[in-house]
Amino acid sequence: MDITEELDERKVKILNAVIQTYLDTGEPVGSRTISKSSDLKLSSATIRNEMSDLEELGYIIQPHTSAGRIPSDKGYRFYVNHLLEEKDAEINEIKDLMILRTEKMEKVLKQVVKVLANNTQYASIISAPAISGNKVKFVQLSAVDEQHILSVVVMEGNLIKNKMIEIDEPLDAETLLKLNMLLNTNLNGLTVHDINLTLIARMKEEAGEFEPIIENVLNTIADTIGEDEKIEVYTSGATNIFKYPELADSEKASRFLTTFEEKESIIDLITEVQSEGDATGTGIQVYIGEESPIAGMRDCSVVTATYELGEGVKGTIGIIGPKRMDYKNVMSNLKNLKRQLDHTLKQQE
Amino acid sequence: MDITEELDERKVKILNAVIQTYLDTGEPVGSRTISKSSDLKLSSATIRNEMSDLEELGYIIQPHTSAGRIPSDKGYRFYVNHLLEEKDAEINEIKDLMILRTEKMEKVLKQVVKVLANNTQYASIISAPAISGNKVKFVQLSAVDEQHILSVVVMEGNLIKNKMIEIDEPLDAETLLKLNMLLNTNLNGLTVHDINLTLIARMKEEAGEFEPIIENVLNTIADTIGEDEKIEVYTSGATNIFKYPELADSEKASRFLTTFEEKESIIDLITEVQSEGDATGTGIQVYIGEESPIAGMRDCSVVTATYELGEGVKGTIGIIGPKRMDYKNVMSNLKNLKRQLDHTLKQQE
DNA sequence: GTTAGCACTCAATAATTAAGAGTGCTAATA
DNA sequence: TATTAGCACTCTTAATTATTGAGTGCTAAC
Repeated sequence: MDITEELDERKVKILNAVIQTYLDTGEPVGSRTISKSSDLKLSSATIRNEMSDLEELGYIIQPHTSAGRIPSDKGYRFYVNHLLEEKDAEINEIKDLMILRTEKMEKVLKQVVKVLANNTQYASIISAPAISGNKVKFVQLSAVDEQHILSVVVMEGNLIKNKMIEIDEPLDAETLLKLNMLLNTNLNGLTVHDINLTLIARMKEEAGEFEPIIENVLNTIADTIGEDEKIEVYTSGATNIFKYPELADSEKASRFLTTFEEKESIIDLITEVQSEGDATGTGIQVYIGEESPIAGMRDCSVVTATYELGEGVKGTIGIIGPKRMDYKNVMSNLKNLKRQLDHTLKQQE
Repeated sequence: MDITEELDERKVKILNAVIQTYLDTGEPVGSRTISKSSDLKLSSATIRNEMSDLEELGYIIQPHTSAGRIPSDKGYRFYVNHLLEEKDAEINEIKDLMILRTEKMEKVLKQVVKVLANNTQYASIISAPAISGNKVKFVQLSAVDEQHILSVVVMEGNLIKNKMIEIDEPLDAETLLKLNMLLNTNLNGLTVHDINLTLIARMKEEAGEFEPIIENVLNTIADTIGEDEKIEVYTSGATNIFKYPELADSEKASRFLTTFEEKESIIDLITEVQSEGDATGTGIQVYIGEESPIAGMRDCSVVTATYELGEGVKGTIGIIGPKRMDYKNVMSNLKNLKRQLDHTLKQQE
């Protein structure tokens, strides 16, 4: 698949011209168009011969006998790997990402994904950072009223979790203080996975008569943190596909949008992405057509970037669009966003 | 618009038959169909005459000269107001709505709206309860580390809000305690609107050298609570419109889905709904076609219910579907859901 | 190796036709 | 007087048939 291997310079130029033109117009491109538009001084007949070769090599396809050519998945792949020059896009800034309060975080992610969809005009997705490896920083129980105490857990990165716990009879201030100390001494610096049975047993023992409360709190902590194991995904701009005629007929649109609404398969994609490397060496992954792991999106291309807010705290951001998407713009957008998200944590530590 | 006014019994029967049939098939219905299917023993010619009258009266419409009739908005309206019999649908239960923690709340709402979309097979929306009139129940500041204190505000109905506040220099435990007392004594039982300048001035004075912190906390509270002034809306099942051919061509679908994705106009709808009464006397509002306040949804009908979790804490739940929707099923579903949501708070108090 | 020229192919569009559902009207009927 | 049968007419939908034109592949000349 190397440039020099099977394509001479002229073929590469022609292939590039075909793809570029197709990205613009969305119509199959013919030999005459290339002959006129490109800087190669060649007649359409010559181009035709070359295009015939390129088709034989699998880079372009003829949708039917007497039509121009469109890029094949292989063609796009070549384009992405070899022909794409980076472009440094201006992109709307993201502010205030500093504090990882879940609620806040969610708003920020919604905002980011909206900006991305807006910038690229493609359907966009972002997954919330998975925090399973994250450490407990601070725990506090407070008496709210006679039947309720509130547990607040702050994780590394200032992610905050609350839970209301029902109790049978009121706790006095002293007991509460004791419990708080007990919790903080034992849990501080631990991840959810570290909270094992031995520890729980020991804490229960120390708690004495308040054992049920400790148990409740620990469950609560495990629960609330565990909740985030299932990845949250936010999306925006799904309806942009109507802007691309090749995807806009109602059958395809229906399939696409339904897949998009059911977020499960997107989560699959996201997790797959996170575990894979990237071929381009830019921190960006590109799936073209059939390469995509999601069945409902075989007519599309998917471009994703994985951002990392800290050890084990990873999320993915990506866009889904027609194969003839503006890869250049998309990739620089994602790169930028990735940089910003990556940078965010540094600022905070 | 009363039954006896302009429609005799037979006309009503025929109108009913037309609408019922149209709801089933989605095709214009002709005189012969009615003649055969209904229990009236009349020939198609007679039916034709009656239908001609019904058209003149505005209850049904002929899409073109030689087609059957379809219900007009007025026809649907008549159907909804007079012909619809209630049906008590079984509906999946909703559990665990007890605690209004924002995060939790959100998950519950997402769940509810999904269930609704699933039950009805129409696009569904639900708005989170607006809490602006809600009272402060409990405030707590905790030192998390040297640069951060965490403010936790619990509102009536156990809605919890957190905010991390940055500070320049550490606070000792005693000061924190003092501040906590100050905050709780002054704010307890107040709504956001009650926190006025006079009160703020007095609290600042009492706070002495810690005035900046109090200010920060108060702003925080106002901010965090104020955030909810803009109504959150959750949606599900938007892609169901592809199930209804009359809405599924890509232009209409695009318009609809785009409106649906931009939640702004839905919020308009929701707020409008909350301020209006309902004509049916069932706590359910029905907008048919042009009656809808949303331009992008003039081809649809909208059915909504307002639920109330307590004084001033209101939300709206609704579905959007084709005009020929199964009003009976939708309305009973909404009614049920409304009851469950209404009931929820009682359980909690 | 490149190019001009030409016959051929095939999708897309438009035009034509055919079928059928449904109406409105009239005249006959109970 | 209300109902019905019958028939001509309308208009959509689907199917069929040109028409067009972009684009190719091939051949022969440069």
